[in-house]
Amino acid sequence: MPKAKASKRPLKAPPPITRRSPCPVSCALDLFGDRWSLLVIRDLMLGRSRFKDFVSSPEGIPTNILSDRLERLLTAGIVRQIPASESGKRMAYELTEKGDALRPTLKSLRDWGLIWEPGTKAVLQPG
Amino acid sequence: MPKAKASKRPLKAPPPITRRSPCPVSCALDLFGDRWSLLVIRDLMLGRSRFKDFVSSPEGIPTNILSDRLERLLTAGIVRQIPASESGKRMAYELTEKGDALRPTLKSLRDWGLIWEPGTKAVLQPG
DNA sequence: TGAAATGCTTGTGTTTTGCAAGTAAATTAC
DNA sequence: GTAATTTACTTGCAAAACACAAGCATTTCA
Repeated sequence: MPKAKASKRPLKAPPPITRRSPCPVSCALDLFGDRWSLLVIRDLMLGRSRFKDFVSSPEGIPTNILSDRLERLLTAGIVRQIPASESGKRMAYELTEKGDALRPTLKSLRDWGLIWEPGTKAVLQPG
Repeated sequence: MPKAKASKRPLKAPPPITRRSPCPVSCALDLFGDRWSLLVIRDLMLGRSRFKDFVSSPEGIPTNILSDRLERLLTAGIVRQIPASESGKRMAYELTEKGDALRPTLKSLRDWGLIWEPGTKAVLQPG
């Protein structure tokens, strides 16, 4: 049986989000507690907005992981899609208010790394 | 030496830590960017110090994962071992200065969760 | 119109995770 | 002192997540 192709492109099933406990830290980590999500959020805070921008970050996120993380962050309401340009149909990503509210967290992580991990260099907004 | 155990059982090979980039956020996530490490750090900040304490947290960390995370955090200098009591030989865990410096990060995560994730309830130091 | 860039998905291993079970030393109870 | 219990782990295994390379359908550009 040759694979029955979907009409256009099949959408990936949305990954279910389960809470391990009502702890706010735990719930936050249920949403972005992995090696990549906060780096995408970092990039968004740096003003990057396109798929290729995230891919070209120095850490080198695999594209399938990036797709998955963007989808999760969209579902979590941390990120939203906007038209990349007035004319085109391409989409870009930006932080929602909820996502932007993670700025103190990212800042504290950056500060911690700069102090305690020798050899690190900030790219994040130096303010 | 992170694991100064009586030489009975074979020691697990220490997991190598590789940096994906010199970004301080990225380096921080290389150390504790996963679903469990920051919950152990949260517990330590709450004054918990024993293996069983971490296990009995509501999220229910598997014991093999806990062992691995404690070892990583020891290697990273975020956690250290201390005698659990004057007399006994059992060991407990506590945050180093480096680990305690993550308090603002945990606090910002807690605050974010409390605001943006309905139904969460803080257990972390409410000050 | 053709070529390149973009934004993904798919396939294939490898690694990590989660769960249950087992083990051994330390502590406590008798 | 010995037995029972607790503590602190490790081991084994199936399932999930990850990393890497490749492929493909749309845009966008020349």
